[in-house]
Amino acid sequence: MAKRGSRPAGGRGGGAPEQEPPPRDRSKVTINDIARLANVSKKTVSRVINESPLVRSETRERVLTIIKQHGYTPDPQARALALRRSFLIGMIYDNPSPQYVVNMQRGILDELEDTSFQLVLRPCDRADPRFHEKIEAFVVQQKPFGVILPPSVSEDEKLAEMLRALNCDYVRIASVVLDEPARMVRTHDFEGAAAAARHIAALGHSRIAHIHGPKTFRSAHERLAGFRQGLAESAIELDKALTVEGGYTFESGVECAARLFRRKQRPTAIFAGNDEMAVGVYKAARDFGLKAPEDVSIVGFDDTPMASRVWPPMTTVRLPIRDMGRAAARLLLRQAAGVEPEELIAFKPELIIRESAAPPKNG
Amino acid sequence: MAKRGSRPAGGRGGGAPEQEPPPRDRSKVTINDIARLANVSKKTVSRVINESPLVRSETRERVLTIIKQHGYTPDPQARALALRRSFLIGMIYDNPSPQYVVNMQRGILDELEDTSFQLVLRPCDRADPRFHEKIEAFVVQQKPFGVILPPSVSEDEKLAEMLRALNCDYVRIASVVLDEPARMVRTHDFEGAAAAARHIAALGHSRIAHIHGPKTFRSAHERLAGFRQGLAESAIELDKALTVEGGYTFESGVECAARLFRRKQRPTAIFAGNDEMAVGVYKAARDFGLKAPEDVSIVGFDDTPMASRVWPPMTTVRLPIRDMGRAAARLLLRQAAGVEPEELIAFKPELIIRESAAPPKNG
DNA sequence: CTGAAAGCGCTTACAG
DNA sequence: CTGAAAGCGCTTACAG
Repeated sequence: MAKRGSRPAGGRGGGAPEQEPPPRDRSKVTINDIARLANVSKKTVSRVINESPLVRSETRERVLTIIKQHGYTPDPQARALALRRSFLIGMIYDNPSPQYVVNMQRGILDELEDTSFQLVLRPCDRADPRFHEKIEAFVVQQKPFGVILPPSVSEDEKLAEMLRALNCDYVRIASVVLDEPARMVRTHDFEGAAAAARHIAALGHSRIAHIHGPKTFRSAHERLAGFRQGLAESAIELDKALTVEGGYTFESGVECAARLFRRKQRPTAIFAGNDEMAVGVYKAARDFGLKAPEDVSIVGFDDTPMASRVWPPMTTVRLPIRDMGRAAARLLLRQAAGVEPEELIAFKPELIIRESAAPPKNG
Repeated sequence: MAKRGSRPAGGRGGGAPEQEPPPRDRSKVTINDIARLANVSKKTVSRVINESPLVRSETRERVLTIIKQHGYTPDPQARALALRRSFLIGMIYDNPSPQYVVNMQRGILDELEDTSFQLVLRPCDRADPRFHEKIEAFVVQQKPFGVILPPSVSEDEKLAEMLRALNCDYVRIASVVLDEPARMVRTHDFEGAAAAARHIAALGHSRIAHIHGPKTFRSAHERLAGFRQGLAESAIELDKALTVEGGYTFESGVECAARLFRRKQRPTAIFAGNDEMAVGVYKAARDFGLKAPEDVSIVGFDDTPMASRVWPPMTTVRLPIRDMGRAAARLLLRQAAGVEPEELIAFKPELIIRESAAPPKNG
C-alpha cells in the first residue's frame, strides 16, 4: 500500500551522529515560504525563478539568498500546470541500434543534468498505422517541453508538421537539412561515406561493392551518394550490380554479402552502410572461406563497440552520437528561450582506420 | 521563441479533404466539462477516473460514456499536483552494458504502454560521493510514482532505506533476495553459472578458469558461487589460481585472459562472468595464437547480440532482461495499488549452447 | 452514493 | 519595479 503523505517529519530517519547534519526537508518549502521570508510577494519570487529582468537587483539578491538558504526548488508539477507545459523532454525514436539509442540518451542527459528537465522515452514504430495518433496523444497529454527526433523519426514530415500545429518544440537529427537551423542537428553522412570510398580506392581496389540501408532512411541515400562521389574522385564508377539494399541488420548483411560472394567476379572490398551489416559481411566471408582483409576488405559505418571487438578490428566511420544528443538538447532549450542559433549545427564523421581493409591481394 | 498558448483553434491546421475527420481538440476537455455534460459534480467524475467503488454503476456508466465520447484524459500534471505524486517511473541505473539498459527499458515500456505513466531515466554513478544526495533531490522534486533499480544500484542498502524514508515505492532487481517480495525481482544467476559449469565439465575439461566480475556486484559473487557448485557436482574443485577478478569490461577480459594464458599450465576452458569479458578472452586467445574452441573453450554470461555475431558464436547464459523489466514495472504498479504478490518473482537463466565450447584437444 | 469548499504550488493577465 | 486576484485541472477531507 502506498503511504504517501504520512511522510515522517525530518525525512530521513535518525542519522548516526557521525553523519553531516540532515538537510532540512526541502519538499515542504514553497514559494509562499520564500515570499514571506524575503518580504516580497510570491509573484516577485516567481519572477526571480524565471529570471525576469523586471526585478530590482537588490530584491533579486535577497530572494536568491533565501532560496539558497532553504534549498528551495520550485515544484515542477505546479509549474507545469500553470504553464500548460511540462518539464519533460521526449526522445521519440525508432532506431534499431541499442548502442545508438543509449549514446544519444547519454548525450541528452549530459545536457539536462542539473536542470529540472527530465528525459522521457518514446520508442515507436513508423510502420504502425496509429504512429502519428499515438505521438499526438503523448504530446497533448504530457505537454512535453520539447521533443528530440533522431533518424528515421526525424525524417517524418507529417510528424514535424503535427508538432508545429501542436506548438510543441522539437529538434530533428538528420543527415540532410530538413528544417530551419533552430530545429536541426545535421550529420554529414555523405562526407563520411566519401571518406570511406577514398580510403578503399587509395588501397587499390576497383571491384567495390556497397550494401546500403533501407530506402526509408535518408542516411542510406546520403551514404550511398557520398560513397559514389568518393569513388568518382578516383575515377571509379560505383557498379550498380555491386550495389545492394540491406535492412541495417546483421542478418541482411549476411544475406547481401552472400549474394555478392556468389558472383563469378567477386568484389574485393565491401562498404556496408552500418556496422551491424558489416559484421554480417564478416560472417558471410567466413562462410565462403574468405579472409578479411586478405580476400575481402570490409568497411562499416557507426563505430559501435562491436567494431573494435570483432576480428579483424573493423575500419569504420564514426559519428559522435553522444555529442549530437547533447547538441540537440541544448538547441531545444535555447529554442524555448528564444535564442536563434547563428548557424546550422552540424557534425562531421571521422574515418577510423583499423585492420579490416587492406590492399587487394591481386592488386 | 516559444509560442505556447497561442495554439490555433481546432488544433492541427486545415487537413486535406481526403483525411479522416480531425479528432476534436482533446487538450481542452477538462473534468469540469465532463461533470457538466454528465450532470454530476467533478468529484464524481474524479471518483470514476480513480475507480472508486463509491459510485452507482448507472452513474459510472453515464460518466464513462461522456468521457469516451469526448476523448477526455485527465491532466497528469494537475493530478500530480493534487496527489503530490507524479506519474513518472524512474529507472535508476549504473549498469555499464548498453544492451542490458536498452532491453530493460523496453520491458518497462512494454508494461507502461497505454497507461499514463512515463519512463524517466536516471543514470548514476555509485562512486560519486553525492550519489545518494542526487537521487534524493530527484525523488523529492519529481515525486516519481516509483523507481526501478537494476543491479548494481539495487544492491545499495542505503539507497533502499532512503527511498523508504521518502515514501517512494521501488522495485529492486537483483541476483539475491534483498527485500520483501513486493519490492523484488530476483534472478537466479547462481543457477545460470552452475549450468555453465556442468556443461564445461561434461565436455571433459578439468583445468577450468573463471574470470568473475567486480566484488561490488552481487552478481559476481553469485556467478562465482554457482560456478563452483556446478563444478563440484562433477567432483571438480575450482582452482583459486585460475579464478581472477575482472571489471565486467572488454579490456579487463583481455587482461585477465592474458594472465591466465601466460601460466605454464594453461586452462583449457574459461568461464567469463559476462559476455563483454568473454569477448575480451577471444581477443587474448588470438593474441596468444590460441583457437577457440580447439585450444580454449570460452563461455560467457548475458547473451548480448555480440555473443552470436562473434566468431565462433559464443556459448553463453541468457537472462530474460526485457521480461525482467516488464515484471519490475508490473510489480511497481501493483505495489502502488496495494496488491501483495503471492510469491517472490524470479527468473531462471538459460544456457545457450553455440560453438565456443567443445571437448579439450588432449581430453 | 454524491457534492460544495478549499487547496496542491505555481503563473498569467491586470493594475499601479 | 512590485503585488492582489484569479486560475491552471485535479483531489482531499468534510458533510450529508
